[in-house]
Amino acid sequence: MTGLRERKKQRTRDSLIRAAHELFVEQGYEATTVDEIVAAVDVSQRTFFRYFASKEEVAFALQTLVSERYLEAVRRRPPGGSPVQVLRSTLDETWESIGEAIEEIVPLPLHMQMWQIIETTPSLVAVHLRHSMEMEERLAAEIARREGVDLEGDPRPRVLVAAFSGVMRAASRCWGSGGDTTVRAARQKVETYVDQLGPALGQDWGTPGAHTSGAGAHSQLPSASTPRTPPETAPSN
Amino acid sequence: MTGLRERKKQRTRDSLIRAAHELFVEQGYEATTVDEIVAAVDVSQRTFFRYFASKEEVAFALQTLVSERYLEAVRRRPPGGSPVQVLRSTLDETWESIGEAIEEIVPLPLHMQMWQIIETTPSLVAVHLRHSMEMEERLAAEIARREGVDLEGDPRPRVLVAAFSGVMRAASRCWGSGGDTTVRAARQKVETYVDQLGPALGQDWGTPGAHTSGAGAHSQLPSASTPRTPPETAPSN
DNA sequence: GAGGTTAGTGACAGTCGCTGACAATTGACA
DNA sequence: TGTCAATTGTCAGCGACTGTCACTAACCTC
Repeated sequence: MTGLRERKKQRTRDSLIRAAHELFVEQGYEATTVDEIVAAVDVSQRTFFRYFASKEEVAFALQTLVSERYLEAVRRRPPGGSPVQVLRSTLDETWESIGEAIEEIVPLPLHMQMWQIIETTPSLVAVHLRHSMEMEERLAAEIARREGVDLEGDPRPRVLVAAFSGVMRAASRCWGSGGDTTVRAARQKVETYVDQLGPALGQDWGTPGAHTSGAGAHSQLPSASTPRTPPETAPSN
Repeated sequence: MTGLRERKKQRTRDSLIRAAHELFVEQGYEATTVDEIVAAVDVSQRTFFRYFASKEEVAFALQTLVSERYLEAVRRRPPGGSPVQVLRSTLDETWESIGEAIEEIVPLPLHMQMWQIIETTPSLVAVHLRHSMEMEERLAAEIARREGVDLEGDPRPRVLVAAFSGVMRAASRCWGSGGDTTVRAARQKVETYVDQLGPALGQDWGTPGAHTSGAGAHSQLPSASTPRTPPETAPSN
């Protein structure tokens, strides 16, 4: 069904992604020039920039794929469950199938290494965060839709998604700086963090150093039903 | 106490910041070249890059000042109150004095316009988010210190700060896209949003469209003590 | 299957952000 | 006033990115 032209395009695109990933992982993002990438695939520099708007974009080709799939999965999810639960279960649900989609372009370990490169390259960190934010906006819109609330009048969709995404990022950052870079470890870390969201917002953490003085200043958040969750000594990196 | 040399440096730096801000606001960030900025101040391009590592950096000179002051204020805050309260009250406490510090370099309205430029320029959004993240890390460390918990073993400091910052960003984005660009409006928006953090994490938002089915999938967050907060029709932009 | 159409590519020139190296200038201090 | 050190200007160059135009190759039609 796809013409020769179409397939050829797909092939060059994938080749560029793969070559770029290998070079980035091997010698770093900044140290790799676009000329080197195109030399590896044997196309002109101009062609590269027809496929990717910037050198950054090729670095995020797979991350984009992941986000897109996750959002799709949230959209497809049948109604029911609290918003937080929806976000979280969809995570569980999609983890594997997304991995398979990536494997069709680059080996998973390479993708994981690229993830680390992103997390340790300031300019890429910046772009990554912007992508996350754009995703947040779309997620918030979806949550608002499925809960039947007004995205503009009611802050809760954006607030929830902002908090959730923030926690997710914190988790993956923590994972990235750790030793175990397997998919399994990443998954575990994210789950641990998300589950701490409730306890962390509690009034008092009930640990040495916390001065449980009386009423504080301004608005107090509603205290969680499990007010003092001991650290549980979450597996550090 | 400051020598002539020192004062001269400070003056060029401030001039560069001011000229850059004016040009950015006038014709956009991307459309403004570094050559134009240095022409306005009449220094060489090389000098510009000795003061600022990049064109982006001059755009964030004031944001950096703000962050630095806020963090300082948190550090100085006496013990007591829950972590969330500390973050929030410090906000109230510092708002004004920071405004005054900015006025010494550029007029406040110009700074506000620059803020809008940042929020609407993709590459600047990216950098801004990275700065926020770096600030998160420092804030988390500070919270961990004052609560006497271990930043590595206990996820709560990072989780709390991540959630808090995420909400702050959502608020200021919302403010930036609205009509009222005064400092007062910004402050109000941030406060509204922060106060919604608790309710948004509740089990069920209790509004049409929310299907209050039984037990959902995985971990359930502790339900907030005010489980269903009606939207309150927060003032939209 | 020849011939026209269109999409995709390569080559080239040019802009802009940014850096290294070295020379010129200027404030600091004896 | 002369010496030293900090700041600045000049110039040459790299790398990311873009516009333009000619060229090739897949597609479509007759």
